[in-house]
Amino acid sequence: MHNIKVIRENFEEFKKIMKSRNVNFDLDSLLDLDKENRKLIQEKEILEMEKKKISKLKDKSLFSKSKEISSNIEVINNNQNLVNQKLNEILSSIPNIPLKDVPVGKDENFNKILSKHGDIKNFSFKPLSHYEIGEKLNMLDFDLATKTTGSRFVFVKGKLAALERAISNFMIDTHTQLNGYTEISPPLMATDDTMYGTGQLPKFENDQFEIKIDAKSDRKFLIPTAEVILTNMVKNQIVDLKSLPMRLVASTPCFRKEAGSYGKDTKGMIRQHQFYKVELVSIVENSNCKDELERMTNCATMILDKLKLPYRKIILSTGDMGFSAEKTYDIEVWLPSENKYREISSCSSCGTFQARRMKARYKNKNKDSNFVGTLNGSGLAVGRTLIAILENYQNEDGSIIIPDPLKPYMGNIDKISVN
RNA sequence: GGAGAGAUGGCUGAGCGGUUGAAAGCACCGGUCUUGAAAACCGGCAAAGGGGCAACUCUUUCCUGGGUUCGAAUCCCAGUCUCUCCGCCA
Repeated sequence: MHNIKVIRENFEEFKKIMKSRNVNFDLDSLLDLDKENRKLIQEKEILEMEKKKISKLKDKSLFSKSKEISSNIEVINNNQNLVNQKLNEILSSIPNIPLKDVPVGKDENFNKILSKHGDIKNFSFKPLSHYEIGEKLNMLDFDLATKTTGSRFVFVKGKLAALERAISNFMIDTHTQLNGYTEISPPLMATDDTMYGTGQLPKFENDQFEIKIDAKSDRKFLIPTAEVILTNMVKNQIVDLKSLPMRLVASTPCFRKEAGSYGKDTKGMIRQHQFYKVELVSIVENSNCKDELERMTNCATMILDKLKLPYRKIILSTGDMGFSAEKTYDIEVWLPSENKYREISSCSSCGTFQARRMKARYKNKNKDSNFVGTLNGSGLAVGRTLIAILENYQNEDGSIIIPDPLKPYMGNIDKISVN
């Protein structure tokens, strides 16, 4: 959510920036609505002041006048609410303002590769895709998932299921023991205002799974990422300065409709309706966002370094960043079967954008209240890490070597083979 | 599922139709005292929004949304959430 005051003062620049973020609707109405809104507020306040005076005087002869004022207030108030609602509707669907060092461009072609890490292995045979390997092992079963549930789901079985669990545990342990994060096991559903807080609503409702406990109850949503529920832990709150920075990690299933990606990554488990992800969230003083983003990204890449998976780090352009982000690094892991890098983590600073929506504040040393800064990043996507291990650690005979850091989590076995 | 109780500032908690943005305590901040600290004492301490260059000033807010009233934290209605007891159950 934007601060209308700031927009008002730098309107032309704001419009230019939003163009770079592919906002193509007319923003001029924003200024008119803002003007109208403030005018109505002023009118209303004058009447309210009068009314207040009368009721304090307790003079019976003025009571009828006060009644009249009340009805006038009501009219103006209804008007003001309408205008305000319209204003908020527009404001809440405008994406965050990118930081200055974010490359400007309309889509992913303008993203910049920052660095490459790890050694890409030369295979003496043609490396198989993760789903070929998994099906050969009899440990990934897409047909079975189609039978019971539908497309974009998978059964992971046997040693591969254990490997998936091992990956998740290894990541969480690393982040809690080495990187200072606190482990959380959160609810997997969220209310609509929680979803609004991090920016999933109202604009991206059709990508969310909606749940109702009963016909009468309010709707809830399956979380598309733990970011939603972890970040909203500070919603509607004035956070104690001493508790900042808050660093949280959770491993949760994530649920996404993937509307609009029909025909994309239909094979395998790259893009599923349900997947596990280890998520990192930081709540910080807003001036520390930039540093925290670097720190968080390093925590994510640390996992890939330990697993010896080749990856590259890129910075997303203005047009490719998510709605709430002001700056985003994507980490992409090497997939031999596709002969290219694929996203495995996305780390974003949201500045105060989400905090404004959530009304999450803290008081600085001078007791001024400020919105907190929020950041989130995958540390890492578990399903995609499983894919990366299958593909990068495959042998010609169809077996998979277990990366060293995961062995303790796998009963110290060295590899997974076809039975 | 059945029967009750409640929701007030960062926290605990009073108030139950007007002078209450809200007592008191804790926490926090500043000061006095002290070699330093603690204690004690004195003072300060809600958020959001509007107007103003500013000093400042106005409005709103006591779970949410309606209603009664000249006037609501206080009365009425609906909803949400929390707690206690009984039943059921992982």
